Amino acid sequence: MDVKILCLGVLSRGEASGYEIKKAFEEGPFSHFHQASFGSIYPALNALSAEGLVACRAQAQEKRPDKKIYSLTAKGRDVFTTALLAEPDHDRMRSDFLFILSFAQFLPPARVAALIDQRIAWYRESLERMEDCEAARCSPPGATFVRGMGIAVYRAAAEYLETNRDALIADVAEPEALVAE
Amino acid sequence: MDVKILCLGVLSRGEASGYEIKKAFEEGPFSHFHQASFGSIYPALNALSAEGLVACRAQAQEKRPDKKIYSLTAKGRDVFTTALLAEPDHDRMRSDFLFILSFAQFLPPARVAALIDQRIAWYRESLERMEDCEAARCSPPGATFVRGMGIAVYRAAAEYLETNRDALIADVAEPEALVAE
DNA sequence: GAAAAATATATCAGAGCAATATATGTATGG
DNA sequence: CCATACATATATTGCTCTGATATATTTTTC
Repeated sequence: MDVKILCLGVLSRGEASGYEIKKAFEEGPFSHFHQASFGSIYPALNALSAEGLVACRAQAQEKRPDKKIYSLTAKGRDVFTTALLAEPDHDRMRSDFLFILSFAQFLPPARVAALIDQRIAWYRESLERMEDCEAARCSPPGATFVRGMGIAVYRAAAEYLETNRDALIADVAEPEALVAE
Repeated sequence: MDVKILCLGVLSRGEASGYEIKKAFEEGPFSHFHQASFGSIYPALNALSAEGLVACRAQAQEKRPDKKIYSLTAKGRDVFTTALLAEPDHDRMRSDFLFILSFAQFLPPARVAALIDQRIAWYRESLERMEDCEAARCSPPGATFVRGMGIAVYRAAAEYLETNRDALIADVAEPEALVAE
């Protein structure tokens, strides 16, 4: 599932510029399970345009660079729905936070506390954003389902951190307690 | 946090070959939040060797290619603990499964069911592997904490899928029900 | 007894990210 | 009241990393 297919997916929800596609992955409905950078989106849109999978209409803007608004063609919609039937690649998670935390014994306890507190705050902010999302009301069933799963998982993560925070900090502060016994 | 630091992290838990480092990310203690391929691990180990951060000892093996066993040097341990103090990059999740499922309205209901069932099975298998992990008993506090978080999150994900599976399939099968009302 | 999977290292093409460049508008704050 | 930061908008480039492939042998599975 490359960036071209991801772009087709965003465009299947309505026309958008490259900048807006980026935002869909940064703050929008895909933010908690996918992302794409400008360095991959703009080339992808050019390629899709050349292949006739998207149409491009330039919107002249006063006092701003021209906006290139892309929309799916019939052929593009076809390619997208076919791509959806393929076997999904395995999920990939990359968390420097968890990697660092798994070596908590090498960190000052105060640092461990700060890391966890920052992360709890981040989860709580994300949850707020995801929960009172206006657009969610009229979303298709799949999007609603996936959003609900994001909320369930983030909530479990935040609760775990809140519940086990103090025990980890205590363990790190007194590393001998267990061994000495 | 590049692959070189990841390798130092694995080696801080004990000496290992490139092949064994790969396994640590595939099935081992890091599998649920990080990964690295051979194409990045082997060059990283060469670079670390050249920089004097790891030592390499070749173990001749009967009937197998020679195993190159790497271990941390004092300098390597130093670089690693310093790297741990840096601000972690934001987490990155990449799930084709959720992306595809967010467009469930374009899929046959049977396909949606199959996707979800496969995923539930995968979560349950992973949970089993993570829960009865022998090595976990004598792991450092950070590793135990992170493992517990993985279990909590996977469990929440599996439960969400089990709870909401049928409702999604019903919604996809009867797409007009809501609009017609 | 054949096929598949595991052990083990290594390389390379291509994909994609982070940083940077360019140009301008709006908000923040001292 | 001006400077700094942030938002809109597209584009490119260097560098990192993945996925596929190559090579060679053993062990397991069917």
